Amino acid sequence: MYNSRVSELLEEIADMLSLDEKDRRFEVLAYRKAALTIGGLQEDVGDIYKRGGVEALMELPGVGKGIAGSVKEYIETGRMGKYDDLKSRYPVDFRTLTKIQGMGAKKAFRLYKSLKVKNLDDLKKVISQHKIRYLKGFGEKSEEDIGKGIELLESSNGRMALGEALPEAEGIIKKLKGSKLVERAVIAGSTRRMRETVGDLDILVTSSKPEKVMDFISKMDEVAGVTLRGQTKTTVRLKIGLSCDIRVVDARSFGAALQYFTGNKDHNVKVRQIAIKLGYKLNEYGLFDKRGKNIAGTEEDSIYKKLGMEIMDPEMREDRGEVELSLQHKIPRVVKLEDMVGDLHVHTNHSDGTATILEMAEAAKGIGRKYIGITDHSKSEYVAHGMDDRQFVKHLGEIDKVNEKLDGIKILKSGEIDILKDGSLDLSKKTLSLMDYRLASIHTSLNMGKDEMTKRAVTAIESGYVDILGHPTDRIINTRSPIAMDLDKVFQAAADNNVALEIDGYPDRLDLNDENIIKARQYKVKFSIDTDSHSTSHLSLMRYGVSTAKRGWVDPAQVLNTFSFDRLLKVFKS
DNA sequence: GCCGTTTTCGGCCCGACTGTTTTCAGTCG
Repeated sequence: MYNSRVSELLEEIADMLSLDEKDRRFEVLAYRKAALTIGGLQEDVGDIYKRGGVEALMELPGVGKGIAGSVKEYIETGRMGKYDDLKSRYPVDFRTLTKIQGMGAKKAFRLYKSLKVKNLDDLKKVISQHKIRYLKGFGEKSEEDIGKGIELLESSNGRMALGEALPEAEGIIKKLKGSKLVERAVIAGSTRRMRETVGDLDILVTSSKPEKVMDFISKMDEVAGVTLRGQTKTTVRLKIGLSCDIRVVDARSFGAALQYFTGNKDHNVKVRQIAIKLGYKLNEYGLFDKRGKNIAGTEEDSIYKKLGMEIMDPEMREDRGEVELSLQHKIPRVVKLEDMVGDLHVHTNHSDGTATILEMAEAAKGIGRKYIGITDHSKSEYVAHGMDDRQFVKHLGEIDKVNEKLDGIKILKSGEIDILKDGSLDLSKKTLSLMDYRLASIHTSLNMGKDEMTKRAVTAIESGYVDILGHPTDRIINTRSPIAMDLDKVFQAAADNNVALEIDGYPDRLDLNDENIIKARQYKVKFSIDTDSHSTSHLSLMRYGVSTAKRGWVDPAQVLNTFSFDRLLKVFKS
């Protein structure tokens, strides 16, 4: 899977170009846009190239002759000349350093010039020596902030965001299957449970040629090095910076191994205890009776069945009560990807998206959606080309025109309206009234105190002009902490005012997350599971939102965009 | 570097906020 690596290379090229004395901000923008598109692709950019060459690459929005050439070069040679050239001038690990909040390419490069900071380790050293505070343009506070940023970055414990790990795992699975060496190949572990971050990858395969499978894996393009190489298990370090275990299991044990390696640990402990009570033994090789006879193990569901349990989706296996309910055959119904009829958070090039209204609608139709809500930014989001009242009215009129041309999908008129510091909304009531529904989000002044922030959100919720609260906690996985807010008060207000809470499925956000969803469910609120798409390729990120909802045990009846278009419109009108 | 119902060149990404300042640079998104 090339997507995340190519996307990171392009992003870093943009960082380095931004250091040029010449004003190259449009080139920088072009690279960032291409990085965004490729990073969000479902299909591997390597496959796209192999299928259609440079021409196919140039079909991607934001990818032209130059970047397509660089991508081709990287796929064929493993190097990117443009990147290497820049890197020789700027030998700094921008990829890591710019993940620190408040640190961009320019600060990182200044630290290199004055203190020879090339990477995170160097940076930690000069922080502990208090060298930064004496630099021109920096001070005590910046030194402290950088220190805090590093702490946050490292508190991720080397866990990688699911949105990066899962496509990589799926790429490996695809290659394994394509090798014809394996019969079955699946992802297990926290990736299968769709946990928001992943510590390492677990892959299970069945094969009659385990040796050859191990050979194949060791030589895969994704692999940076082999950590451990055995008969049935190989551990490799992946180039994306994740460890990956691949186990070859016997076909008869496949289900047992899958159950065992999916976990989580607490869930498994309870399931094994149930086996023991029944006089059985459960391990990764199968379910065995008193005489040691294998009574289940080929398929995962046969094991749960023999134990008198109802099987549940992997996302629910976190020992949050599912084991007990499963014994009573009362596993609640949870939302599935097929339940998702529409998507209520979609950006276009009228603000910071990369595609037109029509392109987004047709792409959404192409993946089976029946409606989308166009939610472009309001004026406070200057960076995102947010629109003022006058521009918004015109924009809504254009949605009407596109709607007339469309068949098989409908567009709802909306906006992602900024919730200002005082809780007021960034557009006039008159403009807001022209929309079919309103999604409101907090984007600025994220470091407000808890009381003030809570009041801000509650004021917006109580305004009568909000239907959905967008990405409620504003966190970015591994990068930005959630805003300080009394979630109980916010959820209560949302419930009282019929405001739905968003489960933003964009993989960097997953906001609300599973734990907050569980909390919110107690208030009987409605949810909206969206993609927050900024490009056509993002529309299929819905599965991340749905899995997050599953982890929070959300019933499809609680989710607005499982409703038919007519029913949803009625809900919004009421 | 990309793009085109303003079409092959000339547009495209601008303001608030923060921490450093005394007039501003860098980040955010």
